[in-house]
Amino acid sequence: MATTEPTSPSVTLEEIARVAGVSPSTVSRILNGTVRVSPAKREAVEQAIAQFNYRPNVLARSLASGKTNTIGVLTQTIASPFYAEWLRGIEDALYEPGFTPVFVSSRWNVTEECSRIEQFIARRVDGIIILHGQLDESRLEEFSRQTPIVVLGRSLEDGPTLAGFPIDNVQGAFDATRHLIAEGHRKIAFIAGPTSHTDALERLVGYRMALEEAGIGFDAIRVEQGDFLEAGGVAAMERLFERGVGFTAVFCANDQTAYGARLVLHRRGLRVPEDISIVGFDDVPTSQYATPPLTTVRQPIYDIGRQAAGAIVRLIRKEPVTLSAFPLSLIVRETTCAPGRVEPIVDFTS
Amino acid sequence: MATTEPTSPSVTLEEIARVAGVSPSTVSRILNGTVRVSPAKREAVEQAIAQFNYRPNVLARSLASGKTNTIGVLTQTIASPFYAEWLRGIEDALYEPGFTPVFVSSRWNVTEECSRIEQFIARRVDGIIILHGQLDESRLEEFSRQTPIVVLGRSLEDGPTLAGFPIDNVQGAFDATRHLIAEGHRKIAFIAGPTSHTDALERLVGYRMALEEAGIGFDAIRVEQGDFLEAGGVAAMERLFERGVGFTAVFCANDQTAYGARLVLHRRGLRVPEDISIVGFDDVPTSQYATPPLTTVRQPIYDIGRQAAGAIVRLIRKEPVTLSAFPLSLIVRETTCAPGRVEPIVDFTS
DNA sequence: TTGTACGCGTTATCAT
DNA sequence: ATGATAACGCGTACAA
Repeated sequence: MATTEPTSPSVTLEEIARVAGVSPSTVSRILNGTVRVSPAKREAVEQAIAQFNYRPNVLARSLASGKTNTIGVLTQTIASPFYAEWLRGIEDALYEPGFTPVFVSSRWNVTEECSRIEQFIARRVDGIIILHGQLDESRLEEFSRQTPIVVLGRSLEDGPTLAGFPIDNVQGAFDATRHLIAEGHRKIAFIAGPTSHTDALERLVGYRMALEEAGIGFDAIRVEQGDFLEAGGVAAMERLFERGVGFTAVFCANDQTAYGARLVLHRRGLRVPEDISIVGFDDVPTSQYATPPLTTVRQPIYDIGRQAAGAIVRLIRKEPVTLSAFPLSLIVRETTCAPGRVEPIVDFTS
Repeated sequence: MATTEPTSPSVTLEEIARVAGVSPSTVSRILNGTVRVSPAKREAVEQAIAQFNYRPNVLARSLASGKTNTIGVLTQTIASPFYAEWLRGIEDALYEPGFTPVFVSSRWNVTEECSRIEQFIARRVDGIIILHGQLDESRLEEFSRQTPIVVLGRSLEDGPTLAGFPIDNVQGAFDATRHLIAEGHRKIAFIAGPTSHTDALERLVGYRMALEEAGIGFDAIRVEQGDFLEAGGVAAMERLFERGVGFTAVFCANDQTAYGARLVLHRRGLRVPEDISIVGFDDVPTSQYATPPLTTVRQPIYDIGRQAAGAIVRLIRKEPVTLSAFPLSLIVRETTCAPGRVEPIVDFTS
């Protein structure tokens, strides 16, 4: 009957074959649908499989076939609203083609990044997706000879097994700053990201470009260093105030930084946006629920993740990858408005 | 010399043995440090390994040894500030013993949860960690006969290969509500979590207990349904207002719900905490940076994750697991204070 | 200490 | 259509 046996530890394909009275090859064929088998045998095999609750050993299968159906995904950290969205997109998109992602964090450490990739290769993953990453291009190129690699957030000289998906940080930062300028702001501070991070640097460039385009001129005194985290936003904002430099708006290198900055404003009794406008970058899922909802540069993070998944699959199948640009868009919510009537801060600079 | 060869696609242990002029088993022994080998041969082998940049095939190794050094981790979703902290703790703690976690989301779907676990078993993971999960205990017990399982956030009848780590939601919710009462609040609303979720139910119980202990009495009219997400918090809060029921404080089933609720308050021109106090649950990393910083019940999420990792490792090694309780603690920050002088909302109920 | 031979659970290449 | 048989890359008793 359909009485499932007490799930024995590990039934093998061979045993199933024996029970069903066929050869192992036939069972394998039925499992993989390689060629047609007679209905009778198929019936017998399927029944045996059900009876013993048999599950093929993925390891053995991979060893024999040379494919693991596994994609190594290297992220800086898994506990970040930003990276998590990428991972979610990747996981979802990888599901249909039957690939399993293996997420690993390198914790912002280049050495670990390198060793993790070697581990991926030792695991014989079919492909690797790297989120940002700090490895130089030559090493990436080298690794990509062992297994296809897709890098998100970087522009790379693409090859048959290597593809980079850049993100237009400059444009995004430019748009954000321009929005502030259009609202009437002239003194716009900027809280930057870590200097080791390309994205951070590019966003600084965009900020600067917008300023110069408007004839305002860039002034390093209004720029402070953050770390892409809330804590860095807090510290940077404090320093901005201590410095006594005047500003009516702050553009933050990412949303988390903006949250930190916003808290300092609150502590100092400054209203957002009435007293100070604030703009973030990324549009992390929670940003629309911040109080007030954050004006920010939206990256279609989830969709970028999906595209990356699609790209690595195509790379594996040796199909050409068409890397479409990801449009960034400014989402104007409620943390920006025209500068207040009263200059809230003593201004030493004018 | 030390000229690393062009990283040939896949050098095997056998080739290394041949080059070094020893037998495959010797190479294997050196790799695993099983027994001592003569310095001369070791030298030759290590050089060959370096020269060919050889990395053992993890698959073959697992197939032969019967161990994958892999832990399947099943989460509801990877993109949640709460679950992400758990995952981070797990990953960090698993690193030292040399295990690799494989994170998979079941997307709140019981069917998928089940199939994912079967996939884990097919992959021959050495153990499984389930974050919450909705599977009934009998199925868990059944699965745990194939591979050790640790379940976070549930109380289970522990066996030699099954351990559940409950979280004292009742106590936490009780403390939170009590804090509000101690501040002088009498009309305390509650935004619940999904009814399918045990945690959510238990937090409701704690809320109710505190109310009754204080002689206030529970009134279902002040309870609204959320979904543990910001959107649910928004909707629930709106309904609370539409209902026209008076309250001076809101206890939310988790932090994300609190953020949603807080936004509605802001939209209605109500100040937090002057007009309405608000308390969350979880103490997600960002909560200390919310504006204002959220008063909430702190779960040591990251550490719980670490403990879970330790537990599964011990289960695998057939060592006894000592499941210590996780102390929840109320973190009073800045969203709670004594009720305002003026009752802000029309109250139909008094 | 070192080498040989077999097994791990499948897939794949042959014949039949 | 089906069944032997040989890989796949490594660990490990067993023997030497």
